[in-house]
Amino acid sequence: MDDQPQWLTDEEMEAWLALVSLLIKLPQALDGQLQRDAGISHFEYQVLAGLSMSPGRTIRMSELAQLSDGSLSRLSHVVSRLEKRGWVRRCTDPGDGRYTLAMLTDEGWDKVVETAPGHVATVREVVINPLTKAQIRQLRDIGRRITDAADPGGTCPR
Amino acid sequence: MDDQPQWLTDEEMEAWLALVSLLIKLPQALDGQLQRDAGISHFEYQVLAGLSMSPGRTIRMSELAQLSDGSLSRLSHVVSRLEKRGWVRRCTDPGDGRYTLAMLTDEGWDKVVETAPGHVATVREVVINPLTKAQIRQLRDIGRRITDAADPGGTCPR
DNA sequence: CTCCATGACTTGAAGCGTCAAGTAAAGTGG
DNA sequence: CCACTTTACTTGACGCTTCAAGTCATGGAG
Repeated sequence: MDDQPQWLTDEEMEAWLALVSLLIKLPQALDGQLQRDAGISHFEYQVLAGLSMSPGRTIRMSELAQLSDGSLSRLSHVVSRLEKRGWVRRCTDPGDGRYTLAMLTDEGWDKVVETAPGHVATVREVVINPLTKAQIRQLRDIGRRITDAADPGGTCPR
Repeated sequence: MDDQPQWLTDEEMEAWLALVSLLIKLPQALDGQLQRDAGISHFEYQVLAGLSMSPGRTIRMSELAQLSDGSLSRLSHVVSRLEKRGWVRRCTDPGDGRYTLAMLTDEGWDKVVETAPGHVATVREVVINPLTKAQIRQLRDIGRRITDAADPGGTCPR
C-alpha cells in the first residue's frame, strides 16, 4: 500500500477493465454450457475431472480441494450433492481416520466421459481459438503472476 | 464444435489451468479486501464507482448494468441493498416512465471516496505490479478477445 | 495414561445471484 | 383509440458459497 492513492494510468485502466469483464463473463459462459448440456456447474465438473484423473479415481478431500481451487467447506457441500446423484462416494481413510477419501463411481466416470468433449470444445471456442499461440503463452505467464500475488500462501507451497 | 473432441495440448492446458485458478482466486482477493475494509462486495463497489463517474452522479439502471457487467436483475437487487444503506436513491425517469434513474447520495459519494484508494492499491498490488508494461498491454488484448468470444452479443454492440 | 492441541473435515444459517414471472409505461398496427 | 407488443425493470423462490461452529481422530506433553 502506498501513501499516495496512485491512480491507474490509461493503459493500466484498460487492462483492468478488460480483466473485470473477463472475470464476470467467462465463468458465465463456462457454467452456462455445462449447466445446459450436462446439468452441472463448472466447479462440479472440476471436482469430477479431478477425481477422474486421480490414481484409483480416489483422492483425499483436502487434496481435491487444492486441485479444484476451492475451500474445503465448498468441496464438502459439492461432494454431498454429487454423492446424492450417485457419482461420488465417501469413506474414511483406513490408515488415518481424520482423512476422508472421495472416490468416483462408475456412473461418475461415465458422466465425466460424456461431458468432457463438449466442455473442452467450449474452452477451445472461448479461450484457445480466439488467441494466437504467443498469446496462449502470455496468458499462462500473466495468470500465474496474478494468481501468485492474489493468493500468497498458495494453499499448496512447501 | 468439432467432430473430434480435439484435446488440449500441454501449452494450452497450462494456460487454461492458470486461467481457471485466476478466475477463482482473483475475485476472492478483491472481494476479501473490500469486504474487510469497507464492508461491501466488489460488485457493489463497481456499482457505486459507476454511479460516481456518471454525469450528475445519476444514471439509468440499464446503463449501469452494462457499465458494471451485471444482469439487470442482479443490479436491481444490489441497488435495493445500497438504497437501504443510504448510498443510492431510485426514481422514475420523468421523461420516460419505463426507465429508472439511480442516483448516488452524498453519503454514497463519501463511501466511494473513502473506499477507492484502498481498492486501487489492492488492484495495483495484485494485478498491475506483478506484470511488466508489455504484459499489461497483452492482458488487455487477451481479455478483450476472450470476453468477445464468451459474450458474442456483448450486451452493448450495434 | 490423560489432557489438550491440532488437523481434517461436516454442518447450519445467512447472504448473494440466477431464473422465471410479473408489472407498468411507451410504441404500433388496424 | 384500442388491443397488442416491446422495453425496462422488480420480485420471489431456489440453489450455491461462505462463515462460524461443531465433531471426531491423532499426536504430544506431563
